[in-house]
Amino acid sequence: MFLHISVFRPLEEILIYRCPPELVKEVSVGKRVIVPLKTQRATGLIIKILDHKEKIKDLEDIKPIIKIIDPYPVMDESLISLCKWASEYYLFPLGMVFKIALSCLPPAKPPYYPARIHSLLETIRGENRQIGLDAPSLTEDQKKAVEIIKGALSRDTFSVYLLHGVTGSGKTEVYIQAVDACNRSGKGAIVLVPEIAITSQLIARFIKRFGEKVAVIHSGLTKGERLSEWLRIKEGKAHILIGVRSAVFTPMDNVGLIVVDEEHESAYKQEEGFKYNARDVAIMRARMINATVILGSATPSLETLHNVHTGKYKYISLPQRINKKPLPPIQIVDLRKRKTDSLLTPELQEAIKKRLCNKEQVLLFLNRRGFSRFILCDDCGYVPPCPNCSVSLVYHKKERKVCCHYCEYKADPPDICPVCRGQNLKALGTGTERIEEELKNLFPDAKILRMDKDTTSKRHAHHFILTSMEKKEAQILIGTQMVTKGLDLPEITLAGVLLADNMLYLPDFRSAERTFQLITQVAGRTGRKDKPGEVIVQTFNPDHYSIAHASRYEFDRFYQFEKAYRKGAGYPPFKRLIRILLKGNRAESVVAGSALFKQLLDKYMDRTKIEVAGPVPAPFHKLRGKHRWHFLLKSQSTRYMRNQLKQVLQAFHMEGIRGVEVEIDVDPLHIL
DNA sequence: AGCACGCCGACT
DNA sequence: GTCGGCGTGCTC
Repeated sequence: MFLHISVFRPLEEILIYRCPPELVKEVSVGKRVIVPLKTQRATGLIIKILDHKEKIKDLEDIKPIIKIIDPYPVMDESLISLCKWASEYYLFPLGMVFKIALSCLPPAKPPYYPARIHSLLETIRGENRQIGLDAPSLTEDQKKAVEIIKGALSRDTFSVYLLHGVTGSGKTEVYIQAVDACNRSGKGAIVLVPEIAITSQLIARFIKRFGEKVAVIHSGLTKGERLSEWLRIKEGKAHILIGVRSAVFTPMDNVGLIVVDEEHESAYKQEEGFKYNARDVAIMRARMINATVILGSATPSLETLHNVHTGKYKYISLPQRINKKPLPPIQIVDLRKRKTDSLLTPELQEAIKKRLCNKEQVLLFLNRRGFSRFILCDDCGYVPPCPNCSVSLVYHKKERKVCCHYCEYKADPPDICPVCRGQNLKALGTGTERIEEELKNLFPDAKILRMDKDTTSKRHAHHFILTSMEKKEAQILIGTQMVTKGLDLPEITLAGVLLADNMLYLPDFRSAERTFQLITQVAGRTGRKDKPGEVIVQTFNPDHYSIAHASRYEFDRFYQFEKAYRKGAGYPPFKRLIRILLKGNRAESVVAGSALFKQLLDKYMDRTKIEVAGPVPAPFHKLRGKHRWHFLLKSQSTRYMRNQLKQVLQAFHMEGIRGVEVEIDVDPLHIL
């Protein structure tokens, strides 16, 4: 007997192994095996059992497998197909896709593997269904949404719904009812969330309603915890899985519904190694098993809206907040008119003061951590750069270091300019640390908390900051990205975006969309309960369409504008993109490699169907010590582009270029 | 990925 | 001389 094994290594080929007679009775597709690989042992997955009649060349050279790890298949045919699709689509080795998909499992057979697997259906039916009695009454819009999704679930056909609901419109309750309906029909549900730490409130609500039936898998768990959650799913004790990105590959049988919360979130795209988008993989998984998908967002991505308009996805709207709470008014503060350097403008200070007097809370967002953006020599203009990356070092005052935000580099801040020996070094630009300091000076009686990568590195730090806000021990929360999402703090009545322009002029086609989403999301953090909220957005570009439309909640207008821009410039969703990055330690080899790659692109690609831009130095032309050049491919469809690119990659590999690594990003979220 | 092999610098 | 640095090549 011979087996097709996909080894968990970045190999292009599926390998063939022999199965020794004593293991034949244990063999089945979807079980993991240990195999000899060159001089080592490696783990792999059985993906096919070969017929005796099939010809196998060089029978003598085929090694036998060493052992079978799993007592039962850990992947069914549909999940194997999904991994195969993902490997093809993202041009990433199949074995590595399997490795990531099965990363929740222990590498070897644990002693406490369950002897028997219950059928999911059986356990759900047998269960006492007391949980979930405290379901809040739904608004008319929510009821309609739930009915539509229930209808889809009962049809057992593949369908995707965009649940477009303004912040605070009660999307979570719709998810809960949909998941409940799915469970009642004897099927499991997967709920994808962008980040566990930020989604703790959503998880808490699910657990409150479904109790033990909820399993949560994320990187914060120990290996044992992760395994036991996975086993609860496999044994049919848990029918609801909540998890981040990689949970989309969890081997759960009989999935009827996949929810993708905040579908527009960039966290769904893995940026290293296997660059997959969990939202898109979720949709493909559902398609393969005739399941229903709910994509939830207050600010859907252009891709998803486009799919609604072309009829691929169906649209459900929750246009109002629950209890008809108004969306908080957004006031634009024009920074061109400000008199001081500080980002705490008089308008903002006044608003903060008012909220503090009312014993309410304030949320401030600034997309840059550290104290100052860079250090500048006032005499000669020198700015200390990172030795490994093409960026300036950021000054961190508390730590008394200058730090690179892209690699691990840290150094003592210079006291004199290393170039001209001048003594007039200035810390320019503003980060969250400086704002925290300024706030403390301005409001000495208020308790101020900062939430960014620097203050949340310790375990449970997130939790401490949030409970401190919940208990109203603190009055002002200043933070980076992580304060913009999912926070549900009823006492926050003022939210401020300190500098909306920060991401607006990045050389990236999505910067306007991101700015719009960010303002809308930050605004959504206020006025969620009884007290009305207020939002201040500070900008140098008050007339920019993303800022102007966001400030008036004109989603459709922004969308029309952005659509026209994307169409005109040939960007997604109207054209598909693949980014190719070449990197290496030596600049010359990367440049030479890029030139060769360009030749091969010209040779193999049909340039009437595929536009090739590049090679050009990537926006960070040096990162972590590696020199980087890149290409951007554009086309109507990715299929054709991927097929031709495969040939180019093969040819490039044949040339035996040394010292150049190639990274492929299909559907890149950004081109930086 | 992970390991072996191989070819150059600075140590007993 | 040879220990070990990491660039390169291979995996049924």
